[in-house]
Amino acid sequence: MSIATEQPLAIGKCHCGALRRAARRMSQFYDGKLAPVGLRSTQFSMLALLQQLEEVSVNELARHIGLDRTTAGKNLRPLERDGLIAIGPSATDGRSRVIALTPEGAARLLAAAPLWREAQRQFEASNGPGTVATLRETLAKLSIGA
Amino acid sequence: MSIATEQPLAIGKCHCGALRRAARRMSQFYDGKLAPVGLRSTQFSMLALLQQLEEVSVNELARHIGLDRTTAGKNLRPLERDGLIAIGPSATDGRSRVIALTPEGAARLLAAAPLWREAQRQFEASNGPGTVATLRETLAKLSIGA
DNA sequence: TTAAAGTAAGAGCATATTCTCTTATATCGA
DNA sequence: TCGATATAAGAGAATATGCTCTTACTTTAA
Repeated sequence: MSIATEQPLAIGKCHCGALRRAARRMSQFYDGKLAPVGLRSTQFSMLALLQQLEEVSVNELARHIGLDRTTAGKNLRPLERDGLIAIGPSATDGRSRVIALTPEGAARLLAAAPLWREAQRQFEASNGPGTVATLRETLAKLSIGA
Repeated sequence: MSIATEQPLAIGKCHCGALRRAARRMSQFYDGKLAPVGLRSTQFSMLALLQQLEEVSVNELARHIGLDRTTAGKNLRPLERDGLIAIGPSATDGRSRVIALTPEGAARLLAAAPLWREAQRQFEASNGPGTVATLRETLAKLSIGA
């Protein structure tokens, strides 16, 4: 009668696990490519975003990058410590703090750009345009915890 | 003449960033579902794997789950502290340590199973079988840093 | 204008992730 | 058997991630 046996937990079918696994491998690949300039993929993302947005608050940055607000704040710390970004008060809102790329940050980003492009190129070459396009489209349209 | 301007860094096109972002959202969704039983998605994965493999070394577990060896070792710590797994010496190899589910761990896993199934079900319902199948197939065949 | 509601962000806590260096044990060839 | 090589795993350091709680300011409604 034991219902307790249940169906075996097909953990290999876990969509979360599959996505996390892929993200880990991808991070290792990109981190390896960026290592010569001393940036992690997360840091590169933030610097690149700052280049585009010029000046943003922590909350805005977090939203753009799909990151928790507090995580974004913490991730900025090493970049500020290393002088790649500057964090100052907002002129219009006393609660907000404004993040901007420093010249050193812009230079670092410039140095990192070809390494990132090479990672992109290599990933695309390894998987073909079709697979890459499918990946991006599928990820983009995912509805998670609607 | 300034080549220095370069092409703008289309950070939105970063495959690594896209995958990480999706993985973060997915983790938050699954973690939320599992929260009532006090497990994170990573912990659930490891317990479920231990249920299937019965007894494994840290290295084996890491390989199975696609995780760095040292990460796996550290992730096991909270589970051992909470009595969900037992770590003992290997009978055949003095270097190796053997990980196994405790009765408490098995019970916790049993409690978590329906929550995980609900997360899977909801994700599948939100995205449709086609998209989910495409996602899994695409992730499975990805060649990263060949 | 003042009290209430809303928003920006830091602090503290805990887990997750990977790197390098180190130690202990196995194994294999000379 | 012993020395070289290989393997299992912990220690330490650093970043990444997200929670709750708290503080500081803003905005809004009475």
